[in-house]
Amino acid sequence: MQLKSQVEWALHCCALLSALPPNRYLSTKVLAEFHGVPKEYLSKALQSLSQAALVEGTLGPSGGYRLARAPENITFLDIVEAVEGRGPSFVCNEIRKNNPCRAADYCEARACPIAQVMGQADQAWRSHLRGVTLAELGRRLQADIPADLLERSFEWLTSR
Amino acid sequence: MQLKSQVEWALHCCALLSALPPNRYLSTKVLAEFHGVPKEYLSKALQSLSQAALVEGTLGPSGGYRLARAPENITFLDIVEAVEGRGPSFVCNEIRKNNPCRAADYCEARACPIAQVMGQADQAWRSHLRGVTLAELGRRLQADIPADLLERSFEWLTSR
DNA sequence: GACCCGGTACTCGGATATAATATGTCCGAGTCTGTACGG
DNA sequence: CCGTACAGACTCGGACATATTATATCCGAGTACCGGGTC
Repeated sequence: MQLKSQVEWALHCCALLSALPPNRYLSTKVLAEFHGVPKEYLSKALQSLSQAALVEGTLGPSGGYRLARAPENITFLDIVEAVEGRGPSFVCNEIRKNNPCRAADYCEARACPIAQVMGQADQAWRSHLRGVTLAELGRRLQADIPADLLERSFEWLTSR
Repeated sequence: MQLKSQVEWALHCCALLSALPPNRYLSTKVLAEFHGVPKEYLSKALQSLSQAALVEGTLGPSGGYRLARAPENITFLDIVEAVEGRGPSFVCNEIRKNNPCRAADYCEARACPIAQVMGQADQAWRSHLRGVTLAELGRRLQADIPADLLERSFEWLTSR
């Protein structure tokens, strides 16, 4: 079990978009070159974000993507679920129903205890992701990256 | 991202094995028929458990598997990691190193903040799984399943 | 000089191939059990 | 009657196909910019 690399790309792209001046777009091409990933494939991740209404795209020259909401209102979970899907990591196939001793018309009152535990673990994972917004990520990045590198990077990004 | 169905099977099989009398084995064949899953493929999951030293197998007639440790000392995490692998769900490919503005010899002091958040979420997931043992699962199952069905099931299992 | 219009180049979006992984199947090496035989 | 040797059947363990998913790529529809032409 492993998250797609698109998730990583989407998170990095959103981090950049969240620090962008208003009414400014970044194109797939620029984002792909900046991160050193295939442009065509990265576009699929951005499409997923677009369909989830996390970013919005514009056509034509100087077009691209920008955030559709304020960075305070976008969480890691939003991005991960947009790219990876909203389904739970553990799906219960109800194999307990195949128990040959069970009556055919027996109806389970509660969810399978195993599925319950796995589901709670899944919720713990999601809760953590829901607790970190893009705004918070921006603060951490600013504390982590040297100011001059940050400045040069945005210079590089916005000059194309 | 989705856990393999083998994880579910392994958990159900371990639940049964944990309620077994000492020095009693259950064969792949019986476990597969009980759960209604392909015998040959289930055996792969049990092999993983065996390699992780969670269960131990015996050959010949009346052979099969039994737990290698007490149910109190086996957690959900042990089983999930044995089948699914110990690797984290999010792998950081360090795409920040591809930043064209970065000096080539620049050395990152800390882990990428994005990877940190994802890693902490992963740890939250693992912590929850580590907190539930097979013994605890056994108690919940006993509370969830009617006593007569439980008894008939073990009758069915041990009579083969 | 200001406005309008059309061409062009650039954008996103979805449809299409390839690689990796999960799923499912098969067969061989080894061992326990049950039986037949001999003492 | 008891111990022993043996044949058989059953077990696990790993090697081999197939289906599904992730990865990577391509091409078409649509739109904003830019230049020229007109009023």
